Amino acid sequence: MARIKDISRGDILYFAQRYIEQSGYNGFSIRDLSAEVGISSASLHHHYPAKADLAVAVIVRYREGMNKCLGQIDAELDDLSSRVQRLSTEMNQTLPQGMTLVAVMMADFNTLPVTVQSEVRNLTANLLGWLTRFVTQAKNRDELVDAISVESMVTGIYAKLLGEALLARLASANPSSAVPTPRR
Amino acid sequence: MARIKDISRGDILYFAQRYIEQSGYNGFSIRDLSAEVGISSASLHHHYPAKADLAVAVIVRYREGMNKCLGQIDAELDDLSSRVQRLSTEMNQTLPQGMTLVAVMMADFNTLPVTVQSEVRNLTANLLGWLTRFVTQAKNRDELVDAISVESMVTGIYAKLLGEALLARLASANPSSAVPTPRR
DNA sequence: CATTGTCTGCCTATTGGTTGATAGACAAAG
DNA sequence: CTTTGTCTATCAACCAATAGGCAGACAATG
Repeated sequence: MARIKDISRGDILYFAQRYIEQSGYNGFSIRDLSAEVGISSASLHHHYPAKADLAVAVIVRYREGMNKCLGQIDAELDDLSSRVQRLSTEMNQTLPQGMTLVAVMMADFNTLPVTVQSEVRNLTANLLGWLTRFVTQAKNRDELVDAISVESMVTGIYAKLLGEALLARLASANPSSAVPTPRR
Repeated sequence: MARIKDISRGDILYFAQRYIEQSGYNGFSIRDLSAEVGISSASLHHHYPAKADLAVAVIVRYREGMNKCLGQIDAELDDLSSRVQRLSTEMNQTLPQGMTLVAVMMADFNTLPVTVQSEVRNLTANLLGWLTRFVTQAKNRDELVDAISVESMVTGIYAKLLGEALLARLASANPSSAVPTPRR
C-alpha cells in the first residue's frame, strides 16, 4: 500500500457501476469517473489498465452479487409465485440499481469491446439459466397452468424485468446530478 | 437543388436511425454516419446543424410511422387479444427494427440533449397512451379477467416489448458489419 | 531497498462543429 | 439563346475540446 488516500478497487467499481448505469459505456469518460472517485485518470489506469477492464470487473462483481442473491431465494423459497415476487423485489433492492446495468449494457452491446461483450453474455446466460431451472421445476409440479413453453415464459419474465428498468429512467425526471451522489 | 448527388434528408435519416439502433446515440460519430451516407461531415451538418437535430428528426419520423401503424390496427381490429398479437407482429415487421430505437434511446436517456430527451418522452407517452386506451376498452367489455390494474398491465406490455428488443441483440451474434448494410 | 499508489504532463486520435469557397440548378432579364 | 443573380448541396481544411492511454517522477509503506 501507499499514500494516505489508498482508494480501494471496490470504491472505483462502485462509482464505475453508477456511471455505466447512468450514462452507458460510451456515455462517460475515464476522466469523468476518476474525478468522481477523487483520483487522477492515471491512477485509475493503474488499477484498471483499460476502460474495458473496468467494465468487465463491474459486471463480474455484479454477477457474483446477483448469484448470492439468487442462491438465497433458492434456499429460502420453494414455490413459483413467491419466487417470482421475491425476485422482483430483491432485484430492485439488494442489487444496487436492479436490472439497469444489464439493460444498459445490452443496449450498448454492439459497441462494446469483445471482452465486455462476452461478460454481458455470461451474465445474461447466468440469469436465464436460473430462471429456466425454477420455471421448469414449477412446471413439473403443475404449478403452471398456461400452455406456453418454458422458454417463452423465461424470456418473457426476463424481458419484462429489463423493460421495467428502462421505463424507470423516464419516470424519474432526475433533473440534477449526472451521477446520483455517492454514499459515505 | 444542386449537384448530381443530392442526397435526400430521408436517406440521411435512414442511415442515422440504423446507426442509433446499432450503436446508441453516443456510439457513433457524425463522421461515421456521413461516410456511410456518402457525403462529408460538413454536408451533413448543412442538413442537420447539430447531432441532436438529427436524432430529433429520426424520432419524429419514427413516431409518425408508428402512429400510422397503430391507427391501422385500431381501424381493422376490435378485440384485445388480436390487437395485442397484431401489435407485436406489426411492431417487429412494419417498423424497421421494432422497438429497438426506443429501447436504445431510453438506455442513453440521461446523456441525451434535452431536445432529444423530450422527443423520447413524447414517443413513449404516445405509445403508452394508445395502449392505455385499448386496454381500458377491453376491460370495460370484461375481456380482461385478471385483477391487475390497467396501468400495470399497460406498463407490463410495454416493458416486455422493450426487453425483447434488448434480448434480440444478444441473440443475433451479429459478428460483422457495424451498420447492417443499406438498401437499394 | 522494493513495492505500490499516486501524481503531473504529455501523446495521438477522434469528437461535434465552423469556415469559406465551389459548382450546379433555375428563373428572370436582355 | 445568353447572360446574370440567387439558391442550395457539396467540399476540404480547420478548430477547440475531449477521448483513452502512457511515461516518468515522487512519496509512503513495508
